[in-house]
Amino acid sequence: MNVSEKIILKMQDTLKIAGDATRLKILFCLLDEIENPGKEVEKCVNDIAFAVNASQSLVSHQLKVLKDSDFVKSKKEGKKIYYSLKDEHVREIIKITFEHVTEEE
Amino acid sequence: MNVSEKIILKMQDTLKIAGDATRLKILFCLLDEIENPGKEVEKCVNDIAFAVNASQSLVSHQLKVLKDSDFVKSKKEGKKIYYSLKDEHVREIIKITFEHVTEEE
DNA sequence: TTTAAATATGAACAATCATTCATTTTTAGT
DNA sequence: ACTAAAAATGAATGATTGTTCATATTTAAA
Repeated sequence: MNVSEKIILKMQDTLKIAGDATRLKILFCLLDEIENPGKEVEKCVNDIAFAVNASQSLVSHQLKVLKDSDFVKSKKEGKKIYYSLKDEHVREIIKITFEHVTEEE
Repeated sequence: MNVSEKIILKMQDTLKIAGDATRLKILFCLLDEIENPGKEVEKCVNDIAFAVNASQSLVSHQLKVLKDSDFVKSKKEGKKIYYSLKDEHVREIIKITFEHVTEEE
């Protein structure tokens, strides 16, 4: 138990940000392992909003949160802004948490 | 993006619970890979409270949260109650999140 | 059967945070 | 320039939640 307060707080931030239904849906929608296994998924804000069944404003707000915390990155192209997963760790955190909640007891 | 709402909510709960500094400190203190690599760590409430520098009440509250969400398990022995990590996934989530926040950019 | 140790509990408060609504900025097409 | 599409922004609000304080429960020893 010799982890610095700084690291604890960073971990808190990361996990807190992952621990929200709307953001998880956004991440899953950018994961999309079934449709495009291994391939990077890029989606614009409106498509994400439609996919996760949330308002444009809410999705935009949460995408900002996800971007600030290095969960996603963005790419501008004309009027649209394409978002995609940034870090491999994000996939792992989601994957393991998924396993955690879907396993039998 | 074909994950049920139920699973999303379960994942939300799990990650939300992991995303708290006090609870993370408790988990790290029960991890203790350095002192006892591979060996299960059991600690009573007061020892945990001392280790994470928090009040007995707060630790007790958070241990209940961690227990209800299957992060830790408990074992009664006389007046004391010993807590330890329950699930292997917990270690993995912590480990990967730790890597996520400690890597260079 | 008191006394003290160890832990749990419940109410209350402050702070955080997700969501909505209205508005603004940016960009492309006409 | 005007219009519409796409995304971002900011204020406001309602709900959730971490923490504290005081108190209750349980257990063991004297």
